Amino acid sequence: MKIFATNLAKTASSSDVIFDALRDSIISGQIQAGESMRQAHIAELFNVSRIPVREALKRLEAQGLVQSLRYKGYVVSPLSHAEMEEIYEIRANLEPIVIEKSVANMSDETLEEAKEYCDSFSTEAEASKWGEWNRLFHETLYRDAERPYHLKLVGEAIDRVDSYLRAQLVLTNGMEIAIREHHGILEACLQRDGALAAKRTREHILGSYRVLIDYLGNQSK
Amino acid sequence: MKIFATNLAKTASSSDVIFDALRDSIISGQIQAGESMRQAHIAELFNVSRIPVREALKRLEAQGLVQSLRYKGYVVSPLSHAEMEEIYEIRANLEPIVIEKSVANMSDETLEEAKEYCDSFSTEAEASKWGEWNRLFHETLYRDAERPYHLKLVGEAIDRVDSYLRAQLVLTNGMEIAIREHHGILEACLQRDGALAAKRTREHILGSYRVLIDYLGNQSK
DNA sequence: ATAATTCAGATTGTATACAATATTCAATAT
DNA sequence: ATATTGAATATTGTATACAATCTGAATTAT
Repeated sequence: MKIFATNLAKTASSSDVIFDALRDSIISGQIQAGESMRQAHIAELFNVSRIPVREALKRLEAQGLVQSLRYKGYVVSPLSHAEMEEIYEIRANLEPIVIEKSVANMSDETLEEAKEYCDSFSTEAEASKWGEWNRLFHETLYRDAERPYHLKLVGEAIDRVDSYLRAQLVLTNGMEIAIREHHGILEACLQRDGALAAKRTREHILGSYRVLIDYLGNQSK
Repeated sequence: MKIFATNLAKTASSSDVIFDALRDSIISGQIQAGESMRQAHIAELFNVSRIPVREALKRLEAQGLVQSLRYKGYVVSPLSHAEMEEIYEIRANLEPIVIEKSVANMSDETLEEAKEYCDSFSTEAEASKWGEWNRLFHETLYRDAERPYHLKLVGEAIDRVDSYLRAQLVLTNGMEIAIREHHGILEACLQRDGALAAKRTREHILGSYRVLIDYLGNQSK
């Protein structure tokens, strides 16, 4: 018997809720790398048994955000400099392709929404929210690309780095540069110049990586 | 309390065994897209309860190989032409980077092993094994790159396409071309010419995509 | 004092059980 | 004949229970 997926909509199960909540806690930096999480402890927090907790953790593990240490609980995966470099390299190679494709189909609504996030990022006072605005800005610009697989990969890669970045509030550095670059990317999109948007996106990603490396270098002194 | 991951080795649980077995069945084409799999049915096959089965399925779902249709079982995710195109685009962009880095560190043992897989691919009579040799050949050449994150992404992308390709035995087409290109890539590696290996890898991937599209085009006539 | 040993408690992986909900198919109405 | 309803069945998601095994600290031996 053959069945093809049609109605993906489904009421969220506990397992899904826990997955989302844990993921948010990790990428927002509330749970830090190396912190040990017991299944029973998480189950208590959500007032459920360990069964849905385990399923959520398996999914987080498949995504690489978390790893299991048998009899020692789950931990948020530590992020090595090497892995961070890989992730920025991947982003620098994939995101320009996505934005170029997106610009070709970009609606006016998308542009407006992106502008709002860009402004929010520029004017937001509370540092803890910068990561969110930053992400919304970029995600919005990629929306019209019709490249779901690219976006899944890039999204998970960003999750991975965000889990570390936000915990450390690294974003504080290079804010002025990031704001300027965001405006540059947005401007290219408004002019419907996909190639330029792609070029600036690539430079933006490589630039943020350099800022990050610089910060980590100073940090260790 | 902080705990950092050290001993990742652990005895495989039922859940792990089931995950591996299902993944193999899917990427080898034994379970085809759209085929419905009941939790209880899988549990019977492995002589276990549904609990470890569910965990394995959640992991496969996170990887995109499978999707849940509530009350209708899990199905192997159908692969659209659009998604296939995305995957080949990603591979064409990432794998050249990996092989170039790999060639820079490539050991003689790696080269020898790759040559064996290359020969096996060329001389194998049984079509069902070509996919396996092909994959081992490429994976071996990427081994010395020290790019685990790249390899994880590329590996999962290949899983996704293999699940479809092998089921259809599409590999039959363009074999002579693939063999010639494999030799070309291997030769570039033997000459320690990373840039050339990268270029040929990219062409090889784009070429296989063209063969595939061509095949699918003829198929639908 | 230090090293080895032991044992209680903690933690995990999975089987079983059960309520909630969807599906299916026969019976009925149109 | 086709559409609608309803009850029996099937399927899922999760709670509970339990055996296996690890950890950690007290205890013993050196």
